[in-house]
Amino acid sequence: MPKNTFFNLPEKKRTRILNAAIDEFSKYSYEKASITRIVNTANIAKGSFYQYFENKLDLFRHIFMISADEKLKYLKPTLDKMESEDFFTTLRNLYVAGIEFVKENYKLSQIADRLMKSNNENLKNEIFGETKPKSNHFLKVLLLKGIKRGEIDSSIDVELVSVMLTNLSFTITEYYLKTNEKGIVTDDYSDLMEMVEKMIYTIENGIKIKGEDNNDY
Amino acid sequence: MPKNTFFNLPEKKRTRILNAAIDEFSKYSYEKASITRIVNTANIAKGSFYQYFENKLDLFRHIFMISADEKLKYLKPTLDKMESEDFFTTLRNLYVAGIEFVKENYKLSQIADRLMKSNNENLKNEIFGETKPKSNHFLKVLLLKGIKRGEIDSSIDVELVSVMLTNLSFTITEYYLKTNEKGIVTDDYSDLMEMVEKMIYTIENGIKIKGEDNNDY
Amino acid sequence: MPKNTFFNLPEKKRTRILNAAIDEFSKYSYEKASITRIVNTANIAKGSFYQYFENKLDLFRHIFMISADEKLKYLKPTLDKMESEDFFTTLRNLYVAGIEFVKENYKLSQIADRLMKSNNENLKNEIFGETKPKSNHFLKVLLLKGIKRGEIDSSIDVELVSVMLTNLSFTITEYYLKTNEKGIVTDDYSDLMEMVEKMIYTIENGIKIKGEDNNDY
Amino acid sequence: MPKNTFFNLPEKKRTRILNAAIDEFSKYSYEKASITRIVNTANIAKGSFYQYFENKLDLFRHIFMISADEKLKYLKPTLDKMESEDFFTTLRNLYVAGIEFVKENYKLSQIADRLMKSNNENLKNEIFGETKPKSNHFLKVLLLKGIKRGEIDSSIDVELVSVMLTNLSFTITEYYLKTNEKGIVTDDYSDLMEMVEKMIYTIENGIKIKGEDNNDY
DNA sequence: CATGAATGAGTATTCATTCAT
DNA sequence: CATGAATGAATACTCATTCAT
Repeated sequence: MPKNTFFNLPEKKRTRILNAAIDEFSKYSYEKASITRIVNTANIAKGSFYQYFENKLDLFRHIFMISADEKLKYLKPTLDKMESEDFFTTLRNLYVAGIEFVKENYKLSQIADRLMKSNNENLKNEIFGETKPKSNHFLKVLLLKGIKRGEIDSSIDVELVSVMLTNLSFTITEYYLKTNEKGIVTDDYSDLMEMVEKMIYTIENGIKIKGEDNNDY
Repeated sequence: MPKNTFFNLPEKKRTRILNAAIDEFSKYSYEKASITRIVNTANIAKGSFYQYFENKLDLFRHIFMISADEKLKYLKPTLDKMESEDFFTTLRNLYVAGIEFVKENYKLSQIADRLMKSNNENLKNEIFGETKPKSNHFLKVLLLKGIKRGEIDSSIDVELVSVMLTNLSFTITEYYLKTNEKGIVTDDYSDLMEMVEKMIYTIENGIKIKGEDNNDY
Repeated sequence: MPKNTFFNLPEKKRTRILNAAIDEFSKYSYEKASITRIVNTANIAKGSFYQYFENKLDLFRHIFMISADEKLKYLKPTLDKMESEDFFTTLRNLYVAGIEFVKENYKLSQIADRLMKSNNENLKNEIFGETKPKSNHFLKVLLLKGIKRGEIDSSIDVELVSVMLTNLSFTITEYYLKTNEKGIVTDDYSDLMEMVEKMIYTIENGIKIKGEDNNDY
Repeated sequence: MPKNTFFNLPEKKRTRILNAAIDEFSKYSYEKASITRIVNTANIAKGSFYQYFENKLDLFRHIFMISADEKLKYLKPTLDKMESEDFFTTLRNLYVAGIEFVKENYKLSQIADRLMKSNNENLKNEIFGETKPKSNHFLKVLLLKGIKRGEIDSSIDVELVSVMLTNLSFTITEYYLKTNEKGIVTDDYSDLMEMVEKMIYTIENGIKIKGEDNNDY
């Protein structure tokens, strides 16, 4: 946690520091990110930095939290309507919201993404702590609810499928970014919707051809 | 390519060096991996290292090749039988072989994994060259063949699904490792098989409940 | 250019660093000069050095400038009186001033000398930039002026003679140092003056015996 | 001195080694020259090198001697005719021969040149030993003889002028190379002769305008 | 609360020389 | 006489963190 000194700072300065840090951590991995570069960009003294934050990790944790909070804002509407909508609608909305978050907060999204992919297990444990498991847990609850409602095949392995769905969320986001690499934020969401639709369809129905005579296993 | 001096070394010493390097690159990213640590572990002189290898990259490339070669040994049988087996059998075998490789060569697998996730694009291009794109391409070909044979639903987005299947391969491997974290290599493959079975089932059939009255979209 | 941190240093420390660097660069070529030796002599931390200077070249450039500035101080009076004095007086004064500079700033003079003789063309271009060509050009202008005034034989090859005069400047300096090798700075300039006088005389009149019957070419 | 093992080598191999060394020392200063590069170029084992030569210095000394011997071959005819020709003819021929040596043995000449310019005084003393002073001594003898014969102004400082003449030899060689930088060896020596002529003329007559009313000093 | 100098262990790479076979 | 592996000190440069003012 940043020290009190940081929160006592005039907002302008605080923002300058945060932006510098977001910039740095979105460009470089935790290890490669440089405090020196951050203080230069933010135009503060080296010493000041260590009066605001315990150390590099302290700053990173804070930045990561900001990213998580921002993402939650995108997911919130979907989560709120969760009870009144069927599983696949919720899943579809979550995927769309996830992509929208990345589209509109590219740098912030990169930070979490980079950490997800990192092999620095110590760091991941340090940062995620409780967060990660919960993300899975939430999908498990959603799946169980879907089964109860008769929307989901009850024979699936809930644990495994929840992990699959989580990772497929990353997959579709990456895929979307790669196919729309220009990085231009358009208001035309038709292709985004179509892509999500296709993925959800696959998750719903699988990829095996359906026919009355196709009974295997 | 390592210099001749390296291949002329007594096998014991060569192995000591390779193990030290594999250890290092499985623990640290390319950038963070330390030649000093490697030569200390391998108990050779700093100067000797540079008699064996051009530089750090030369060593890494060599280690990566070893990893790739080793993995291929696991996939080979499946690839050879590809023509005579249906899509899902091939996919199942590929997933199983992938997990087995990781189980039995954890450190080696970590090296490739780490590189895959790395954001050092220069390094990735240096190492992969042609390899990377082909991996996706291979699954696309497999899918198209499955469609032709009437095994796969022809309405799927082949591009998207191939990406999904690739990433699900990583997902299941990670998942397996996490649920069997003790790292003990057992000869009992029943749980592994079961897990793969479940994932393949989900991919085949989707997770939506099947009933004659289930009209969607 | 050294960083601000360097100029903000207490003068004593700054001088200590400069002296250490001057010592090093007067003893060793740019390539062989060692930052480690410099920081040890100056008694500062390795890291501190890089807070003061961008890199080795940055330091060298600074040291070289100091040397050039110092030399200019010696030449200035002569250059200022150039218009009102005849060619040979100016030349004589330039040679004398050159020797005096070397006598009283041996180490500094060595640094420029060493660079002049260096075969590291990249470095020379980096450092000299515009300076070098001008040195020759200046003597050419001086010669042409001398010809116009009727002081210099108009049949000479101005280009060639200017190169000769430049190199003879180095020659006499070296010669003076070698004949007074004890390195003792005396206030008795009589021998210095005499030596310069002799050289100028030779340049003026040549070494052929003068007689009405000695017409060749 | 190279060890006997070196002189016992088959000529072909010995030449290969010498050429590799000449190449290296003509491209790099003594310090920067690399034994590793030499043995690679010569295609011999690292260890073999140290069976032929004591160390780097031993090799350099040998190469330097070869260069000196080769140069002497060019000067020999002039030296032989010394007695029967007047001072300026001898000087002219020496200068011309010096340039010709450089033109036709560029690499060898570079080696001596590089050493001359070097500030590594230890090395210079090591190598020159007796050689250097003699070169000056020879010119002094020549000058004295010229004075006796009535060719040279007896009022000159013989010591100083001999140093001047030595250095002017380097000056004109450099100047010639710079104005004919293409490095193409032509058989047309007219420009070379003209340049030497001009310099000798300057040395003979000086650069002061000659007139009956020009009384100085 | 601001400042910025000080620190020193860390990085990859080079090189002449030695030595055992 | 040939070989080539072994050596280790040396190089310039980086970086997170501390500390005194």
